[in-house]
Order: sequence, then structure tokens, then C-alpha cells
Amino acid sequence: MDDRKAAVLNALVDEHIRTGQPVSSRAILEKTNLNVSSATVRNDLAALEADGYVVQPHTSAGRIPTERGFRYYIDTTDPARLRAGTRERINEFFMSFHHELRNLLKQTSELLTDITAYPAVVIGPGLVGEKIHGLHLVQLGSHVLLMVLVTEAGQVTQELVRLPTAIESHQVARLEDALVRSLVDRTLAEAREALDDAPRELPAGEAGIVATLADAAMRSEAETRELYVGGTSMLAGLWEDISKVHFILELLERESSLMKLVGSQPEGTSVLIGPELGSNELDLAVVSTSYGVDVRSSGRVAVLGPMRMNYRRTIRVVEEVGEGLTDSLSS
Amino acid sequence: MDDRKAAVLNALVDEHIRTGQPVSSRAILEKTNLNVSSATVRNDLAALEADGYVVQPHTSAGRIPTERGFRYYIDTTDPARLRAGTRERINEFFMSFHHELRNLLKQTSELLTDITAYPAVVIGPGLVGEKIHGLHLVQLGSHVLLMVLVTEAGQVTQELVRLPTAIESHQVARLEDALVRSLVDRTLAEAREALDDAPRELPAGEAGIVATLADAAMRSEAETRELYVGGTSMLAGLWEDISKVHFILELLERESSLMKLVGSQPEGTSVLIGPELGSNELDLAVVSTSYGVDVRSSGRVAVLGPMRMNYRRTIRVVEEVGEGLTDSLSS
DNA sequence: GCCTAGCACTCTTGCTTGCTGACTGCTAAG
DNA sequence: CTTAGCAGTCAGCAAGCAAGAGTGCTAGGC
Repeated sequence: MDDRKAAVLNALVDEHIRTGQPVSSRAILEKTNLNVSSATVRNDLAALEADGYVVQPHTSAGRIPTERGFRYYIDTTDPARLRAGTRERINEFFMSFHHELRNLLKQTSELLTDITAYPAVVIGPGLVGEKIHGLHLVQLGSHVLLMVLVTEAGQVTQELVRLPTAIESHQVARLEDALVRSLVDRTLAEAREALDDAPRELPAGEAGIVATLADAAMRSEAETRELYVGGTSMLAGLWEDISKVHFILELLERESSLMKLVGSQPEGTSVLIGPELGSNELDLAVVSTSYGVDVRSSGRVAVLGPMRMNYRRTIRVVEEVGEGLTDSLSS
Repeated sequence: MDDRKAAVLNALVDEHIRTGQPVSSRAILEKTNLNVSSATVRNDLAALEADGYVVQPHTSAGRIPTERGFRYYIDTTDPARLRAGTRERINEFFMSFHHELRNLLKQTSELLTDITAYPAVVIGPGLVGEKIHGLHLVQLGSHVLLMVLVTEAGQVTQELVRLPTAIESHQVARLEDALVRSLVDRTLAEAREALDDAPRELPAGEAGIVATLADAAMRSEAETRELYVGGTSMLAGLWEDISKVHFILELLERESSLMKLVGSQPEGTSVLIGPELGSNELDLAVVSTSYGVDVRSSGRVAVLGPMRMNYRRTIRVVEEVGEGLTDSLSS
């Protein structure tokens, strides 16, 4: 790949991203300052086509990049510098302090989507913690309790517990006491052992309930990462085909798919396109980066769009937002 | 409105819901067992049009219901009986116990969307509680703490607190103790008064931090209802026009709009269509019902779709699911 | 050996036209 | 009040046509 071919390819991808249309040899000529004729560009295009970087949708049309063409463009083009207004907007967002964690993350996804005009995903910080730090019981119905568990790292689960027998409200406080004494400041494994002692202090009827509650606590061990999706309405305009919109919406709904796409990337920034995302023939690109420094405060932010997304700008924005979030959570 | 006109109108709406197309006089004849000719039906249709129940998209087309026509249909038609398989599916869902509150609500919205094929919304239970029941501090960064607050009713907020000075990990436990002693088991108003006493026990540097943390606790008072939206991918197929899909997606993203549409309804089942939802000329219908018995465990479940939604079935499904959720949370 | 002007060829796109079929409204009679 | 019959209207579809955009190829120039 010589210099001119590279320039032609990058100009072509740039232009295709801008217009969404096949790009003609003349358009490339206008966008570059190569001192050659359109016929020369056409020769280069033919070579690029032979190498699999571009294709022609039909004989008398311009070229559009293949997935390989996009890949080359992404790997060789520098991220854009953001306009001062945009940088300022991001800085302001993270300057003004956000009080509620969930709100911060939700609004971060909205910030990303506002600036990039693509749907955005934020994966919440890990907050993985083995030890139980707090435990609270709330009675919802005669047979139903809500048990709120807080781990040492700040992870919260709200467990529902259905009791075999009705319970009086004055018993709830006593049960809570018993559970707090036997579970708090212990890992779940340790707690299980400690359990055998706890029931002895309680009336016979309540011993069984403690066991039920403790079982519920055990179950909550699984890490549940929180996911914040913003800007789904954007995608009505991004993909022409309504069936593609449907597909992407479905993807955004399935938390597991999103985690696989975004969550399983190595630390740092990554751009994945089309087939690299698993399913073939998928007009999708995902730009993501990690935030946070230790496992408690770290997660990922991501933006997704069609393959012809504005990578230069989007990558920059995602990185800036990732840094802002890092500062907010761990400085 | 005589009997035959009512029958004609209801048959027309039924058929329009089924096909989405304008309904001709002949089609109505085939769907009803009226012993009249199509010309008679045409006369009735002309009368219904004069009364504003139906309109003709163009001269030589059948009729489609107006918003008033839909309203009449909804108010006079009985909900459908569900197929045994569907009823069983709902029962099974609520029989198998769900351990995590957030999961239960999320999956309930998915159940609704699965059965009805429309997007669904679940508004979480109130869980409003004034008194602070638990408080936990977690250190995220040198200047950032995460404070988890649990109210008496089980409501959880995760407050981020930025400190003016760096903090050592051994101080966190002491701060937590101080806050627990002064805030737990008090309402936020009472806590504010109690605050003046707490700092005396602590080293000078930490007194200011306690004040900062207490301020954060005060701020979290605002009730934050949780919203679970499922089945957004459905709407790619429900509305023809992509700009409508865009509009509805936007609506589903704005929690405030959803709360206004769904949350502000009186207890029981309600069906709102088009203009009744605020903005005019809006092809939208919302079927919702309340669940739970007291303020702690009660919220709403809702389904939304185009005005030509299958009301008879949808109303039934929403009500059954609402009842199931009520049992799960408050029996 | 690389570049370029010129030209023939291809294929999409948009427009027009005409036709068919679906419904209605109206009229006059039962 | 109902109905048979008929004329009138309009959307939807397909075919045909012209214009325009863009390429590939060839032959000649540096």
C-alpha cells in the first residue's frame, strides 16, 4: 500500500462517513490535494478493490469501504481535536459534582449520546465486595420481607424473601438483630458457618426464618453489574433499514450481549466493527474505553453506531468522558 | 347511537385493529351477522362519520376510527378471556419466586412485553420512608466516598461525596460510626438537629467531613422512583413511520414523561389514548394498572402501543400481571 | 513504466402514463 | 327505512423513458 493509495482510501472512507453514499473518483480528487487526474484515482481504486478494501455496489457507482477498509482507516487515522465548546461541556459536566451514583452514570450515558449523537452505554463500577457490611429487613407483606444487603465495597442488593409462615412486625427487628450479628463483617462463606450458632438465641419458630433469610443472602453473591443505556432514540435516524433498528434495539435490551460486546474488552480504548463483534454481516461499530483505577471504581463507557460512524470525533469524546468519570470516582 | 350503529362501529374498530387498513362496508358485513345489505352499512357509516367516530382517508377508501371511535370501542367492549397457555405462563412466572427486587420488576416488564408484543413499563414500588435505617461508607478514592443510605421502607440511595481533604482508610470507620450514631433511626429533619452534637466527639479535621456527609444525606431525601422499561425493540415493527418510532423511543427514555403518563393515574386500570396523553395528534395508547396494597409495595405496570392496539387482550394481560405482582410483594 | 484524455458502456433514479381494482355516494324503487 | 344498481373517485402498480452519474478501457504522452 503506497502513500497515494493510502490517501485515496482514507479520503474515500472520510467522504463515505460524511455522506453515506458511494464515493466517486472525482469526489476523492476534490477532497485531497493529490496532483493527479481522476483516471489515476480510478486505477488506484481498482487496485484497492482487488485487495479487498473497497467494493462497488453496482457497475456504474462509486466505491464504498469494506469492513477491511474501515479497519485500515481506524488504525491509521488520528483522533480529532474537539472544539473548545465540546471540551468545555464535558469538563463542566464532571466539575459540577453529582451526588447520586446511579444518576451520575445515567447522566454520563446521556452526555455521551448528546455529544456524539449515537446511543451510549455505561457499565457501572465493579463494587465487588465479599464481606457483608450492612443488612436491613423491611416488611412488605405478612409473608414477604425485603432484605437489603450492602457489601464492603458498596454493592447493594435488594433480596425478596418469602416466608412459609406469617410474621409479626415486632419479630422483624429481632430477626434483623440476629442476622446482623451472624452475617455482618463476614464473607458469605464464613457467614454460612456462623449460622449454626445464631438460631440458638431465638424462639423455635424464628430459627427456620433465619435460615431462609440466610439462604437468600447466599444467593445474592453473584455480581450484578449495572448497565446504563442512553440515546436509544438516536438509532431511528442512524440506520436506514427498520429491521436493523429492530436488531440493534434488541441488542441494547439484552444486558448479556452488551456485557459481552463492551464489558469483555481489555483496559484502554478499543474500536470493534462488524464481524469482530461476533455475528457476521452486522453494520455496527462499538467505541469503548475503561474508566476508574481500581476494581471498585472501574467500568467502561461505550458508544455504538453504524460502521460509517464518525470515528475520529467519537473516539476522542469517549476517551475524554472516560477520563472525566475516572476523576469523579477515584481522585 | 342505535344498536346496529354500535355493532357496525365496534366491528369496524375490531377489523381495523386486526389489519391496520381502512375497513370497507363489505368487510363489516362479513364480520357481523347483521341481516342487511352493504348499502345500509354505508348509510350507517356516513352517520357515524357525521358524528365524528370514523373518517375516510380519501374518497374511495374504507373508514378508519377516529380517537373518539376508539374511545367508544374501549368503553363498550369487554376484555378478552386469555388462552389457558397464557394464563398459565403468568401464573408460573409469579409462582417461581424471584429473589431480587430489581430483577423481579425488570423481568415483569419483559413478561408483559413478551405476552403482549408491546413495549412495557413497570414503576417500582414506593418504598418511601423518612427514617434512616442504615448507613454505610465506602472509600472509592482519596477524596471520594460512597455513602449507601437505606430508609426504613427499604429505599436505597448511593450518594457520592467529594471531600475537600484527602482521607485515610482508618478514618472511614470512625466517621461511619459517628454518622450511624447521629443519623440512624431518625428522620432527616431530626437528624439535622442531632448533628450539632456529633462533631464534638471527633478530631477537629473530621468534624467538617461529618457535616459534608450529613449534607449529602439530607439531599437524598427526594423520592426517586425506579422505572423498568422492556421491549423497546418491539416498536420497530409497531409504527410504520420511522419518525414515530423515534418519538416513542424518546418518550420511553425520558423518565419524567413516562411518570407523567403512567404514574399519575388513579388506582385501578386505565386506558389512555392519543390526545388524552397530552400532546395532540399522537398515535399512542397506554394501558396501565396499579399493583400492591400499601404505599410501600405499590406501583404501576403499563403497556403502550399504537392506537390500533389489541385492547381486549392487552387490558386483560395487564390486569393479570398486576395481580400477580401484588401477590408477590404483599401477601 | 506511470499518468491522462476521451469515449463507450452500464446502471440507478425519477418521472410520466395508463390501467386496474376497490369503495363510495347517490338515486330510484320496493 | 332498506336495497339494487351504477357512476365517480382515487390509490397502487407496472412499464417505459430520459437523464445523469460514474466507471473501465484504450491509446497516446512524458
